[in-house]
Amino acid sequence: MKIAQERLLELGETLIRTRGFNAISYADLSQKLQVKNAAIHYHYPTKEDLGIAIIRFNREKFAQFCQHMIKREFKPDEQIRRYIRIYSSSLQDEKVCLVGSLGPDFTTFGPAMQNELKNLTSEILDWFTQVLEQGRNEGIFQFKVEPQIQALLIITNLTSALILSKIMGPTAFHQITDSVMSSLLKTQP
Amino acid sequence: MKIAQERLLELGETLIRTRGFNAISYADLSQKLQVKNAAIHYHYPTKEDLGIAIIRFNREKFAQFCQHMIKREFKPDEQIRRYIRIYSSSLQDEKVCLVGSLGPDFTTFGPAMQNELKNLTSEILDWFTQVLEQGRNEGIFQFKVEPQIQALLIITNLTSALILSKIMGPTAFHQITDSVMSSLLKTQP
DNA sequence: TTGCAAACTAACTTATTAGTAAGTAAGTTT
DNA sequence: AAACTTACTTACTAATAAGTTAGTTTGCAA
Repeated sequence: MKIAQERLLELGETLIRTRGFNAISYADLSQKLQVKNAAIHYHYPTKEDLGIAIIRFNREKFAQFCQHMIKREFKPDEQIRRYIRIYSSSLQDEKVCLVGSLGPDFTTFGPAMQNELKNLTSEILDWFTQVLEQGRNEGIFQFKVEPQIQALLIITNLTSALILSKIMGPTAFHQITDSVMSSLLKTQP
Repeated sequence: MKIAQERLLELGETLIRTRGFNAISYADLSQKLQVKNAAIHYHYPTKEDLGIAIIRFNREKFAQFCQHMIKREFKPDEQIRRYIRIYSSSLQDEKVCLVGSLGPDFTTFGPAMQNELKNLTSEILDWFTQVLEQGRNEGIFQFKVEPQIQALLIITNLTSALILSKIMGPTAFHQITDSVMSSLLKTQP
């Protein structure tokens, strides 16, 4: 039986996002995939190799999301709403985002994996910055700081909203996202 | 040689905040304290016992901070500034806050440790909410949502600012805190 | 000074970890 | 059909993890 690469990477991502990179093992993965641990080592010799592949997998999914937003020509507010929906869909299974899960353990990773995580993070920030800027130019969004700063503020809200929700329950998440969206859109009196 | 409890808990907190709970071991702690691992097991039989003690230690330090704020009768804006200073002092050694470090691994903890983390989190949120409310009543702060929501927004900014800074460098942190403070204080045109 | 408990050390156990080496079955190429 | 490759399994290793047990030191009170 060939391992379905996508199933492996998706499972790995899920485990990382629910329990953390340093709390998962080859045994966890191989058991759930009904293969031996050596089968995973065959594809990803070291745990770092696996970590890198999972981050890259996530980057590709994000790139696809961005492409989809362009193809469908969604307006900035709809793009943000759909991005937030990705986060809220993780609430149920108590997943945090990959950046929120791997960030605190950053110093335990090797340079290659650190770099992969840096790339993911800056891609998200760049995309968010660009959507905010476009939205303000189109008169849909309002905010007083530079788009790059506003992107930082909202991304940190979202990342931590998932973390906080693991501890305190999902109410916090919705309170945060609702007020983020409405303050972005609200028209000045 | 008696283990200095405070040194042990402080070291444990530092290790958790730099590498994560699931990436530290009794060996890490005992080596740095120049004792055998059994000496730590004597005080904290299980790793969960140790984790609980470290969170409680952090709660006590936070309670002392709050008491200090009351005694010195600092104004709300000065209280927030001093609270943010606690965070920025962690930037150098690439520490995140305890909530940001333990939150993503929440599901790997037992109920007692989960509960201790819940208590720490709600104490921080409650204090922040109260300071924001007081500051707005005194005409020092401005914000449009309820104080409890505004507390969520700022706490998530701070928590994630440290996580992001581990990945992308400390610039992000200062951009976030500067704009948080100025938007809290800025007077409406 | 003796007695005793608190706070260790020495020396383990058991389980789990990432990682490896040798072998094999099923395709694929030549 | 022989040679080779891919994708595994079987069976292991060495290291490290948390945790234990039995004995030893230390500080202090009676």
